[in-house]
Order: sequence, then structure tokens, then C-alpha cells
Amino acid sequence: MSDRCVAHLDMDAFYVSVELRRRPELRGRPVIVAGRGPRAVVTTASYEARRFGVGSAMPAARARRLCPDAVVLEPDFTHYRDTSRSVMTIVRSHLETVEVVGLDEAYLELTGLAAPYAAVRLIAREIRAQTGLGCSVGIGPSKLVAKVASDAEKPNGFLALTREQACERFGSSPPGLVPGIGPKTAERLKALGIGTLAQLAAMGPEELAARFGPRFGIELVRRARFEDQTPVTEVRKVISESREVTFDHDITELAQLEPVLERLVERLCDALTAQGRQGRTIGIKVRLDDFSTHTRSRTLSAPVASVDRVGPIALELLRRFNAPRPVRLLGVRLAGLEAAGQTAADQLTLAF
DNA sequence: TCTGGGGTCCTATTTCAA
DNA sequence: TCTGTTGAAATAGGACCC
Repeated sequence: MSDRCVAHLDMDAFYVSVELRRRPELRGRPVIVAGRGPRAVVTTASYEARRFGVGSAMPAARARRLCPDAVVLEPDFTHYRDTSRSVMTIVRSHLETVEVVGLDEAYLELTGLAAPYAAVRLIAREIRAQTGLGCSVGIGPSKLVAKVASDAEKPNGFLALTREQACERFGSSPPGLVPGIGPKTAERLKALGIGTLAQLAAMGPEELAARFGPRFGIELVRRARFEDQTPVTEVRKVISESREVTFDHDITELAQLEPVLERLVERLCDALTAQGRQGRTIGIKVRLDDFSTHTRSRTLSAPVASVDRVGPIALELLRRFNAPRPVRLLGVRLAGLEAAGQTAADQLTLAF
């Protein structure tokens, strides 16, 4: 346990890099992968585009303003998923325990390997040779150190750090550098006069527990000290699935919302049925024009996945919510998922 | 300048039965 | 029988991540 060694492998500008394989003439130019509509956001920007200040999750309209010469490509997630599978297959062919996160990242358990660095270099080389895609690697005694290390020198980075080296190297960085500390938490910390990881690491857990709650307060200080014991876990089982849309223009009429919800229910139920899965909790999500988000849900005694069962309940939840303002996003969700034909009670029974 | 889509986890409050 | 306590589930909201 004391010689834990973990790598974080992070594909460089993944979606853009995948696109450049089939559009090599665009290499060297600023390229942005973003949706089409007026409310689209940037999913990935090439490093050339990032020099103009373009970044992920930025409204596409703003990205175009910052970088008018950028080539904007529509995302092709089916292709990205296929490519991701090829990459992860290569990784898995070398290692026992791989935790895939999203399409472009993975944690690699290296504990016990005789030459862990060489192993990861080999994997990175093989990914490049077989797919033409570059990646960055961070190595450390925990997922946390590995993750921050992989981010530090991309693209094409390779950085191994001990916990102490991570503390030293990132001590003057803002707390938001660490995963789990987002904009809201960073803002609250700043209001307390905490602007660096070193400052946060020096705090007594009790002081922060008073502000952030006992669990999160302690967790914040631990992360700032790069203390992390979470295991690399092979499988993350899916516990919910959803479909949602943001409208190009807000919708005020319930009569216009209902058919959209029916379509979303169809898409969700089709996918779930194809996977042979069902869920007990049906939920809707409504985002209003003031960006407030509201959810309503109902849990049934037995799991369902058919349009006939899910549709009417989703519609009823929507009607009862009775949106008080124009709606910008509508979604439907099924949670408490399990394989069809196997109820929770069955699983319990089978266990004994 | 307004803020996607698909997820996970945490927290507070409500509800209901033992 | 009435009342109070406790705990698990359900519900809603929010932060965060890729």
C-alpha cells in the first residue's frame, strides 16, 4: 500500500485531434469542435485556438469572436467513442486494472510493476503509433497526484511526482487546480483569504469544517495536501441515464414542451430497452430562462423502461411542475437502473 | 459574453413505518 | 391508544467532472 503507483493518461485535445486525422490540411490552424446552435458551447479547442483564449465549455459565439479565423467543426461523438475504444483497448492490453473516465482519460494501476515509467511510455508510444493521437501522462502515488501531474505539462507531457513534490510545485497555484474544487468553492475560499493551495494546506481542518461542513472541510485540506487513497476501480456501474435538450429559444407553452418530452422519453427508452435495462425512478429536469434548474421525480415499486410506462409519468411531472417562467432546457431521466427481468428483490434472493 | 449533454456524488428535508 | 424517536427511502437542489 505504501508504494502505490498510479498513472493518469489524458489524451491531448482529444476531439480536435481525432478530427485532424481525417482533415490533415487543418493541422497548424486554430480548430474548434462545437455545436451549431446559438447556445452551443466549445467541447474542445486546438492548442492554436487556445492561444486566442478559447477554451472548453465556452459559448461558441464568444469563441468565434475571440478567434474569427478558427475552423469550427461539429462534434461527431459516435466517431469519438469508436476511437476511444481503440485507445482504451491498447491500454488494457498492457495492464490489469484500468479505470476509464469519459472518452479521453484513464487511471492506470501500476503498483507492483518493476518498471512503471517504462511501461507507461510504451503504452503512450503505442497509442501514437496505432492511432496517431498524442497524450499526456502523470504519475504519482495517488490518482490525485497523477491527475494534476498529467495536466501540468500537456500536450505530450510526461511528469512523475511524489506527493511532496506536488505540494511544492503547485503550492502557489490557486485551489481550483485540484479536481473537486470548482469555481464556487474557489470563490468561497478566496472570500476567506485563501488563494493558494499552500494556504489551504496550512489550514486546520476544524476551521474549514465550520464553513464547509465536517466532511467537505476535511476533504478540502486533504486535497490541498495531495493526500488521496481512492482506489483505481475497473468498472463504474451506471446508475442513471438521461436525455435532455437546450432550446435555441426559450419555450413558454406547455403544449410545445409536451411533444419534446415525448421525443426525449422515446430516445431514452429505446436506448435502455436495447441495453436490456430498466429503472424505478422517473425524473424530469427543467431549466428556466433565469438558469435555475428544477427536478421532479417519482419512484415506482417496479422498474420500467417502456415509453408507455415512462411517458405518462414524465408528462404528469411536467404538468404538475407548471413552469413559472420560460423554459430553456427540458430533460428526462431514469434512475435506479438494473438489468431487465431481474429486480432488486431477485438479486437479494439470489445472493442467498 | 451568457452558460451543452451526460453523468456522479453530497446534503438537507420530507415522509413513512417500526 | 397515544405520542415520541429513529432510520431508511424518497425527493430536490447544487457542485463538479469530462
